Amino acid sequence: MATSTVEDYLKAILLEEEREPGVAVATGRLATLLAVTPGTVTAMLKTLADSGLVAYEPYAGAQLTAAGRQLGLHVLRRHRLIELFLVQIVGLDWSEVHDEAERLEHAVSERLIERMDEMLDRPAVDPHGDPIPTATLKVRPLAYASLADLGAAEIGVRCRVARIADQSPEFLRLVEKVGLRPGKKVRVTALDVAADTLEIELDRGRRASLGLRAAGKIFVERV
Amino acid sequence: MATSTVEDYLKAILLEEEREPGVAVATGRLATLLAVTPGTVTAMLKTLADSGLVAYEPYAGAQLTAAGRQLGLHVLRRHRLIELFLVQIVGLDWSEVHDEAERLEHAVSERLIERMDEMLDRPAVDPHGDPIPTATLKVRPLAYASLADLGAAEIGVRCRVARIADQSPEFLRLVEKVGLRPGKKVRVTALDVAADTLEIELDRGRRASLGLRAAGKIFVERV
DNA sequence: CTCCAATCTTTGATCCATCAAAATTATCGA
DNA sequence: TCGATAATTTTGATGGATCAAAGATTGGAG
Repeated sequence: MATSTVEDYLKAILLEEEREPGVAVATGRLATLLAVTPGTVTAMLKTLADSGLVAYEPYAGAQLTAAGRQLGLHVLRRHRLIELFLVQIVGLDWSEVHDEAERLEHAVSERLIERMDEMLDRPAVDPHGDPIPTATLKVRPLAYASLADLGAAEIGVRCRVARIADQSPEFLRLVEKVGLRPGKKVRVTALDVAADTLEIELDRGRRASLGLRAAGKIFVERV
Repeated sequence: MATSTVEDYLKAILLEEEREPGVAVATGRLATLLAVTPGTVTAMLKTLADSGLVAYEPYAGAQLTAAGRQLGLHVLRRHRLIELFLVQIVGLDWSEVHDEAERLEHAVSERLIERMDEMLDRPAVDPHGDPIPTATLKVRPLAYASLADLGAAEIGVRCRVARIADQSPEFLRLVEKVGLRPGKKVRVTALDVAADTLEIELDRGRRASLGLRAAGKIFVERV
């Protein structure tokens, strides 16, 4: 059995590889994500490499092996199912379930996860719109455009928020404040490249402005 | 924050003190319960004593301090609420939730526990009939007679199974086989002191015989 | 091409939880 | 009361995860 620390490393590498496919994940990046010192990461990457879970090249970073990816997907599946369970069944708010899932993902049995999956009717995405790997660890790819993409191409199109690709409390607080939680209707009304901002309009004519960087983390689908 | 190991020790001591009030819990007993060597327990009891959680007297065993008892009750509350949640809300079987709760009790937040408590309508007992400490860590005492007590005093009285005071898989399997899960109707029909057994009758005239030791772990209330 | 700054690895140490085996203490039976 | 036996504690060691700080490597900027 992998320790809960090993699971955390694998999940972090998996998520980074997803953000930038094909590129090895840097030691320092992992250190930041996992809130440990770089030396700790180096040590851990070596033991992960010895266990055949990552390919590790000194000074070049790490990439998951097939086995490591399997394990990482397993953890990710648990994490996202738990998040959805906490929102749908327990009634917690979508913005507060991340930390809870972060701990529970290491403690739930396969049996309980299967039961949650069943109760939730084999869901495809979690409360943030991130895809939930299936029981066989397949990931159904999502193809949403971000608000930033939309600003560049299709001003004025009516959309629905499908995915928030940043789980940090600060970002979620912003999203909440602006009113952009998943499911909400939204329209990009203007793009100001010089100012690096985007104007959006939501329900009931409510308007807001968003930096392009933030807009790039909000994914939508046409309605 | 107490580590999950510390929580396990405190819970084990609490349960032992409950079984035999006033008596210090022996090192070896804890070693058995926690599946570690006696030397490990000695070391841990010292650090618990240093943290002011137990009173530890070499060769005499340990007793919880007020602080240790508080912490232990906290863990016990989490454990039992989780067990009930898994049975009532998630639909797992009462005989399989113990191990799951054993892991989850160290991972759930106060917020989630409060929410479970609310969903379950501030329950008084878990699926085994054990009392759930309240949010302020008060324990409502239960006063049920065991089947063994009943055999000695009141042959033939109709009762309802209220509590199974042994969570080990083997015992739960026996209880399931005989049909004595909490809530079932039961009547003691005979006591054979020489043979150390008890005859019982359940639903639809079904009969079974039980050792006195086992009968002592089944608690009932009159109907 | 060289050297500096940033990044990464190494080294030596700590803490927690654990074990095996040796040493100590208690206790019970004769 | 005296050992023998059972229970407990001590000792020395290990594995996992971590840190701080020293040393090595790399990739530009000039």
